[in-house]
Amino acid sequence: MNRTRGSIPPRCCNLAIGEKDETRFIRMMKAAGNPLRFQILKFLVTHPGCITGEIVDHLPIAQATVSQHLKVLREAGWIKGEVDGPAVCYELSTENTTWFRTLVERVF
Amino acid sequence: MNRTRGSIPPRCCNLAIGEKDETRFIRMMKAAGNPLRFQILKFLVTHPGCITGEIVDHLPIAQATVSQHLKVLREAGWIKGEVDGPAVCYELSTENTTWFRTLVERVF
DNA sequence: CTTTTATATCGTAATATTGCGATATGAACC
DNA sequence: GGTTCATATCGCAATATTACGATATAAAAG
Repeated sequence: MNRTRGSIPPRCCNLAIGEKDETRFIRMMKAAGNPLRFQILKFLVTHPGCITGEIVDHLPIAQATVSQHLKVLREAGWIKGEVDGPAVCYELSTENTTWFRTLVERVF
Repeated sequence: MNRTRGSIPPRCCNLAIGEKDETRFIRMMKAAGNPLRFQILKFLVTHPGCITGEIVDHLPIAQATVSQHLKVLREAGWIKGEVDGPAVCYELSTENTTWFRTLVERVF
């Protein structure tokens, strides 16, 4: 091959992604890129509508830690929680997971 | 709604994902979930075959740091580097990005 | 064989994340 | 009102990540 340094190969394609979309995308990746948070996502895929306590029972970590991870997933847009009396029912955000899937397909 | 605690809703579906695949998937997510590493991925999408130095020139961080990030991306499977004399040409691993895309579609 | 060029690795400081117990909040029930 | 239940937040320790300069490695050129 032996290309000379300084001659960056020309763009093979255009990857139009806005700054906001990019930030949002990276945040979702980062949030999902943690083993325990991924367990939570998996659990919610198969058990939509579960409350925090049920997720806590399903995982080997303390309630406070689960709550923290749920917050990260919420803020990243992966999940949404609906208050139900003293409890909170969680489920994946269809809208955002779809958006994520679409962006993965567009970028890679 | 007011479901009683202890009655976890039944599985709505089966999410068959092996332990190895899951680990690999999480690792790719984590690797891509960093702003600078995502810049590198983006750069390689549009400029396949670039050498490390060209990536360094394109980013506001030191060579040592870029090298470290490239290692993370390599170990996660996102990219592969081909030695070309004293330099290394990097490009996305089509095989692994495809695998990643497929898994995103299967899980979410 | 020495020098140059390109990259990787080492050691380390600064920062961020993770996990926990303790505590606060807030709804439902008595 | 007070009590219970479910969750969130606070404060902090342990750990991990990030970034860098300095140095090592290794190929090519002289």
